Amino acid sequence: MSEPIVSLTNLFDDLPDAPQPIYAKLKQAISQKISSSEWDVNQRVPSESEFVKALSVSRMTVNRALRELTAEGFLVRHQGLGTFVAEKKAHSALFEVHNIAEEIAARGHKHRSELLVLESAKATVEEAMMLGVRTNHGIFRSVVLHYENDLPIQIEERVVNASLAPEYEQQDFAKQTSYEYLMRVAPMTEGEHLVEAVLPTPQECERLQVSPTEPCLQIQRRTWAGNDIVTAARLLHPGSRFQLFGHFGR
Amino acid sequence: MSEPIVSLTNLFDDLPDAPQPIYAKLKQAISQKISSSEWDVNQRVPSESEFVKALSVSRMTVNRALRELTAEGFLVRHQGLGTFVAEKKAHSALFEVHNIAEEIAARGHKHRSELLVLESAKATVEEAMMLGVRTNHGIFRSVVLHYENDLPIQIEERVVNASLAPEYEQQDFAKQTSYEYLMRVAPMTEGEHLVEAVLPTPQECERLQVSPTEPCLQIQRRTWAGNDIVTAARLLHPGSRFQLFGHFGR
DNA sequence: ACAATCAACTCGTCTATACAACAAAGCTTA
DNA sequence: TAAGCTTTGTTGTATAGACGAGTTGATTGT
Repeated sequence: MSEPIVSLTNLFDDLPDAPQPIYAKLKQAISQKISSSEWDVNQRVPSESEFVKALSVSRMTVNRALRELTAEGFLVRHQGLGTFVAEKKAHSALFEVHNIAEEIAARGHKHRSELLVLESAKATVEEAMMLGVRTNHGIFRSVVLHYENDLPIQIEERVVNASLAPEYEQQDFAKQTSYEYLMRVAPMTEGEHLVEAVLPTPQECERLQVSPTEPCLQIQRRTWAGNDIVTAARLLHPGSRFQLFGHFGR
Repeated sequence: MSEPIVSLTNLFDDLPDAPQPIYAKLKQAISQKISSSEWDVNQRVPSESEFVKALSVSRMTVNRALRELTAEGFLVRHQGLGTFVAEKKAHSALFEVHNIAEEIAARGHKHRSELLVLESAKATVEEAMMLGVRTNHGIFRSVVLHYENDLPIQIEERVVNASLAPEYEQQDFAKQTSYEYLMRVAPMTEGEHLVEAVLPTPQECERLQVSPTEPCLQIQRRTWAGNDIVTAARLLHPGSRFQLFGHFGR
């Protein structure tokens, strides 16, 4: 039996100590090992019984963590053989752009942004829905308006689950740097997209300087930590000024 | 306590009797009830303990079935309240789907399509632009309207460069089979996307049965052969009925 | 009438145990 | 040697029980 070349000591270290179930912590710890390439693709990971012995938890708990990570594509399991780090999923280049500033710069255009809102607040009904928390749950909210050549090109709304980033509470919201801090503690490097066409609200019309009938491209993103949504973002682009580009196939 | 208006007798009937685990059979039976609309959206489904009593299985087995169906988007669960049939907005896995019929079928909905146009013609200015040829260049043009549960969900316009598929000229355009032939000679398996939000033309409003201010998601696709564009397609979805779904990162 | 409390019911998690199915390696035997 | 058997370790499934947490509605007390 080929030994998985891993150490299970301190597996739960440097994890946010927000109270969360054991299986979720285990999932997070494992997916972190995989994302950071500490565990290589196709490498065998510890068996269920090894996790059980090392962590003193029930096998069913370990089983649930590994089973869910398998369903999410991080692992591959073979009965009788073991559990292995999965090959990376193919993904479209379509949404690789996380930074509209770079994108605009790449087009040789001028980029400018305004921080419209940055605050600690209670979740509205919509925000609670997006984050999967209760209404009035603590959140951090930011709204940024991006310009391309002095024309508004994107409204970026961001909501961060406060209980998953508690240390952020200490920040001084008046400072520009605290926005940069928010970006750092809650990066959106991996998650889900939802793309649709919508009409802007009156406030958004004003901010984007478009008419109420301007069709807009709305991109919603969510990043997860275990079962919790850490950050939910909503990007709104005027249809007449923005296109998404990408490849398919291969 | 609002009673779930369902019967649990014969729940496992008319299921393929291929040997499969209990939780899988339960999943299949439930998703069948949902797909067939026998259980309505937002309706409460039986609680775990009700399944336990009715089926004489362990609660953890029921729990697994319901939990996985929740992860797959069929159900929504609320602690203390119950389990409910989830609303499902139309969404497709980020551009991997080339066949909206399959996508709709996968959602358990009814798919139907109308072939509105199928002809050999000269390229209009717009079509020439999309294909990168001169105006009046020979093309094959098709327009198909797709329905999901009798609601228009997509207009699919396709333009094929005739000089790259000359043998197609021989086809009888009156026949339905010639559309299938067009799909086969000019498959769109690899290429580029352009996604944007637009307003529909009056003709498109009529075809999609939407108002002129309905924002629509427009997806343009092009497939290449060497330096030539073989096929250009334009897919138009009403914003209120369609979302694109996908992952990013990893 | 109103408020607080309680009871019943829901799902969420975790444990401990058991057996089955599968795979690899070692052992036994012809 | 080669085929078959056994052992060990893996994941897959199923069970019974326990406690926690959230919601609702009834009961109780003021």
